[in-house]
Amino acid sequence: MANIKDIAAKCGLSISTISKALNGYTDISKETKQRVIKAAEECGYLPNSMARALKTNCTHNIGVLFADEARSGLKQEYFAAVLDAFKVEAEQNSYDITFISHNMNLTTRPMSYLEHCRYRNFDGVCIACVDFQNPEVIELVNSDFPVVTIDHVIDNHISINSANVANMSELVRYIYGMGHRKIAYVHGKKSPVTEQRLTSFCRTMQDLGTSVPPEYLVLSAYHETQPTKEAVQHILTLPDRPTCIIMPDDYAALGGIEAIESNGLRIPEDISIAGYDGIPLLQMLHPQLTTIKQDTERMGREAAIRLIEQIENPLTTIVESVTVEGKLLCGGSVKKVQY
Amino acid sequence: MANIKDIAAKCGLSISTISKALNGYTDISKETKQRVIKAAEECGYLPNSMARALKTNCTHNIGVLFADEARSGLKQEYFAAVLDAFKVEAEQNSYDITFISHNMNLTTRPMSYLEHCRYRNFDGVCIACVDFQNPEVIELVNSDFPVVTIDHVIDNHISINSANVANMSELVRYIYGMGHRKIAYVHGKKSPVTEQRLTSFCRTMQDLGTSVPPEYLVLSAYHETQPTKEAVQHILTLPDRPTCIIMPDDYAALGGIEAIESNGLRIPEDISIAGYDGIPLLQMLHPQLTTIKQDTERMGREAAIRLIEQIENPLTTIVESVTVEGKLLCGGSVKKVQY
DNA sequence: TTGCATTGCGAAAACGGTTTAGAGCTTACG
DNA sequence: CGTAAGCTCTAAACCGTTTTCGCAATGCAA
Repeated sequence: MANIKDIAAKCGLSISTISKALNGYTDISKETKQRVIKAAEECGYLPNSMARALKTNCTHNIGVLFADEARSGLKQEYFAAVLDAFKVEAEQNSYDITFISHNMNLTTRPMSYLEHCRYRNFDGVCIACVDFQNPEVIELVNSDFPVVTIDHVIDNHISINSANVANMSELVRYIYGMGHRKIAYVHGKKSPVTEQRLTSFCRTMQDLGTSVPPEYLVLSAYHETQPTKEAVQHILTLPDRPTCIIMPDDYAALGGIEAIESNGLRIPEDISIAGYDGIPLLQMLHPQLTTIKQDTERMGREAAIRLIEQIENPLTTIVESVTVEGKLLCGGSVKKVQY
Repeated sequence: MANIKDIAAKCGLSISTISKALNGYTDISKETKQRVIKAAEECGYLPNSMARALKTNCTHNIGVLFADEARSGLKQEYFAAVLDAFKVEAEQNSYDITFISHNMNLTTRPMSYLEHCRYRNFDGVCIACVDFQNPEVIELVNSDFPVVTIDHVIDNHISINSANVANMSELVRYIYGMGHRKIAYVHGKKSPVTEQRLTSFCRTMQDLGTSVPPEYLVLSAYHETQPTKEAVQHILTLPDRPTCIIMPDDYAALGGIEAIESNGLRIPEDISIAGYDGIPLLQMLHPQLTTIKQDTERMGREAAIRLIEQIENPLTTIVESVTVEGKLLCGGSVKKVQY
């Protein structure tokens, strides 16, 4: 409860001296500095971040937008893990993290994302797991807040991206290497991430000299078991059934597994499958899911490091999109076959 | 960028009038008020939350402590889901959410949890997923911040609790009803939650007239597959093997499943199991895990509602511990047996 | 006309810090 | 001895609000 004025009184010094002593100014003698610090400790003094921010225009607070319309940001293991790593790194650099929201009613009308950020005076903003078509998101990205985006490249902005092209290519080549030639891909809805993976899938297959019939590419949705189940169900009825199916992601794969099992087929004896994400739970199953483990820890950390770098050195920061490689996990869900 | 002074200039009014017009004071004429609001919109004016908080001593910001020493707060589905619901409700009431951390270095020395809260001037605090023995946590709880705790009852504090006693009792009675008499319980480390479940387990078994041999109660840890695997492994070697094992939680159950399968046993034909939490992923498995689905949505929401109530009406708020009932999910992992 | 509410607005003091400019005192040095 | 430089420290402006109190003008009753 004590403030800087109390300490000034206690020490018989001016408030400016206290402030300087506490903030490492060099024009304060060692003795005075020690005396002030001691007095501050005794009073349990803590600076008031509001007053500080008001004057310095810097809050040491980062806004994070980790929620789409479906509000499921935190509920997706992948994003929760990224956020967790981001948080750890930010805290290590003494930055706080506050969720960005909209429709807050603290003024005459509800706020947009950008308005919320301006209201709270965030030093910087991290955006993930969001519909980047959303006008409010676009507005925020184009503002002059330091921004880092995750899994979405925007010109002149720092972004941290999972290496979708390389990862998918590695996965496909592995499956190919296991002898598979008829590989289907149940992919997510249209988005940059999807496009990258899809393109990489087709491109790699082509490079391997294998053609992919159009009916092997089926639309589903990320993190959705039901559509994936239906997609796989459809694939299983094809006259020329594939020997391996790549699912949109690990979680969605559960829907695919269900479809396969309900057809009385076994994995991997009758059909092989692969996922994408590498979430721990799926690695506990039998057979273990062959998948790409995304390096969420590094993505979150890198995002925080780059954002803070940009906040603290806006001029010298290199604006680039960073690609974080995943790791192929070879489970038992892809069987070696003769082609 | 515009501030209240700019608007004052633009309208030819004083800053006090602007402030009042924007904040619904009644001593401003309708016309003036409209004029001010219009001017504010034109300037894209937003109040500065720092200045506001500095003056009013209220930040509309809630601190959440959702991380234990292992930093896994967000990575546990249960807590992530609770936090998500908390966040949604808080936002609806125009409160922001900031993570509480410690060791922040914004002053002469790293801060404790409490100091961090004081530094940021949170209006209130929500604590979950944390070691309540931790001195820093105790210090925070005993401060005069409005506090709501999750899954931990503290005298004279509002807490939101999963109905461990009732839920465990229901689970045990269901299993008993399926004919099981030899039921083992692999439980988490010592904590109030564990004690409640353990006590309820024993009590219910006793009420059902069944004795539980001490070797049927085995220590493991929440959310840990390896210790659970070992615990189950141990149980399987018992001369008088149980017919059903209750796991610490759904996730840990995967460890148990592994132990069972690696012994060549089938679930539920050879042995039945049950979990606790009801996380979606486990419900996708075959057989579906019999478990208690915790009402995370309601827990988070209730926590936010109660905390905000306490913040805004500190005097009239009823301080009580709220119990949120879970729901029994009868999967196929518990088989009907003859006793 | 006077007296008294009522209405609409403004002046100014906070809130708790940071930071710039400079004051006052020593010391160094030619 | 005069002046410059160095060392500590202070005064005061400022950050952008909220809120109390005061004041003038108006309306109305007496």
